[in-house]
Amino acid sequence: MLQPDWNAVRALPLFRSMSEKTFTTLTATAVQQSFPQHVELITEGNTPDFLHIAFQGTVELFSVHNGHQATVDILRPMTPFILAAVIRDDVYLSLARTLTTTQLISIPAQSARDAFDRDLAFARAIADELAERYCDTVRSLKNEKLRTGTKRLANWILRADALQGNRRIIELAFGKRTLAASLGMTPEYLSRSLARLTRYGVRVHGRDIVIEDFQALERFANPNALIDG
Amino acid sequence: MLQPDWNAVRALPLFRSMSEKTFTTLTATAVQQSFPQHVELITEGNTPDFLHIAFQGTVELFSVHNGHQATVDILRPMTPFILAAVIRDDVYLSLARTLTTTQLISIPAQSARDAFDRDLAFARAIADELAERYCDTVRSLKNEKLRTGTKRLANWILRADALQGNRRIIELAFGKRTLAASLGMTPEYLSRSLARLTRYGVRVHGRDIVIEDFQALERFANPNALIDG
DNA sequence: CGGCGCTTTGAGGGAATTCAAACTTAGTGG
DNA sequence: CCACTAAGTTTGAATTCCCTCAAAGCGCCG
Repeated sequence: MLQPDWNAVRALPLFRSMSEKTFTTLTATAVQQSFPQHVELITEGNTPDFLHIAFQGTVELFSVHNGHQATVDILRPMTPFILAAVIRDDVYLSLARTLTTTQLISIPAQSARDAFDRDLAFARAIADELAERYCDTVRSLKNEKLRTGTKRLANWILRADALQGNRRIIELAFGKRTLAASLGMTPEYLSRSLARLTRYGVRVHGRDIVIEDFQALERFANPNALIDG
Repeated sequence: MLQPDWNAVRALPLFRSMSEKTFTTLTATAVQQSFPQHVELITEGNTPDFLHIAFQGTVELFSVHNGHQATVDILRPMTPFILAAVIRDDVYLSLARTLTTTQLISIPAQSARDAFDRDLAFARAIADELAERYCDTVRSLKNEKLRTGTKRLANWILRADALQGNRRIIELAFGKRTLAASLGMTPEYLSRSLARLTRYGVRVHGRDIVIEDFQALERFANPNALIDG
């Protein structure tokens, strides 16, 4: 069983600058749990009992309405989530589910709020984190409103490549079905969009996406620092 | 010349709970300015010098990419804006422009950050405000992804009616052009969407929108507490 | 009255979805 | 190791959603 790596947690932006005392108090009541793939972690419309941090695995935030689904965010490891609901002590706006096996650290919501009120450094870290999540969501909104599906895909590929070290080969960490949802399109349309990007040197082999002509793809994608970060 | 109503500012959620001392310090350096219609207040990509609060008038946050525009938010009076950029001391992600004549209170960004670090009550208020803006943006994202344009319009009408006191008559505070942008559609499509809502008892007379059959409209709109707040 | 901007209407097209069917992949049990 | 199944992915055809461009109608102000 993997133990939570408290040193790694301590190094997170959210926990880095707080006092040792606050950190000890905060983590004393924290619990750690492991979840398999495709498990629902939290449900829409509930009030949060815990602040969660996935320190291993990938978590998807999504929402359901009228028989349709929309991905709100996909969280890489070490991102705290539902922070806003914890701070406001208000209902979640999304469901969260694991995309992979996931190790979660959960801090009682009340502990987090108490720590906020006692430790200014923590308060600032929370505000920073919230501001960042806000900015990310504004970016998503702009991405959604200002680009077509195929352009969103092209920019996603560029970003994924950069995150994986500019090797011009991207290995998908999850299925195309999930990728499609996170790009706001149907799996069928993702397939067609990928086919269309062939024109700009994008090849697909199973779970690998290869960029054969970076320049052409970038010209088509037309990335924007104020959308793609 | 209208003087800023410091009592009203003091009553805002953001300023309500801070100490008298912090409030005095914060507002000592604040400036007040008046702007006419359709003026650009801030530009994308710059770093904020001030935290702005519109205490009279309406401000639109929007963004431009590739010859297209997208409205990010329309702010009612007394909403502080660009708070996230001020806290992070990072670039704006959007442009802001006045939709009407607007009175602005502007607090130097560094003052705001200093106050944050000295006054825990203010820090908490900032975090609350940020969490709320984050939630609002998530709602927008869901609204955009999960509904068609005509459904967004139907829900917008229901909400506008509730805000104006359930009188079943809505008076537009701005032109249809702006409404279309804020709903993420072209003016032409808004016009067609309004025509389509005739089927559910919606009549348009110039700048007035009349709901003749609330039930039918609500049935079509299918509002959702986790999207529409 | 004339002009200007905003809104509506019309025609056509591109973007994205649905539904259905073929195909591929991965996992399971023999 | 192979066959079988179930799931994920691709392809095709039809449809809906929404946009563009162009022209006409409306409202407001000089």
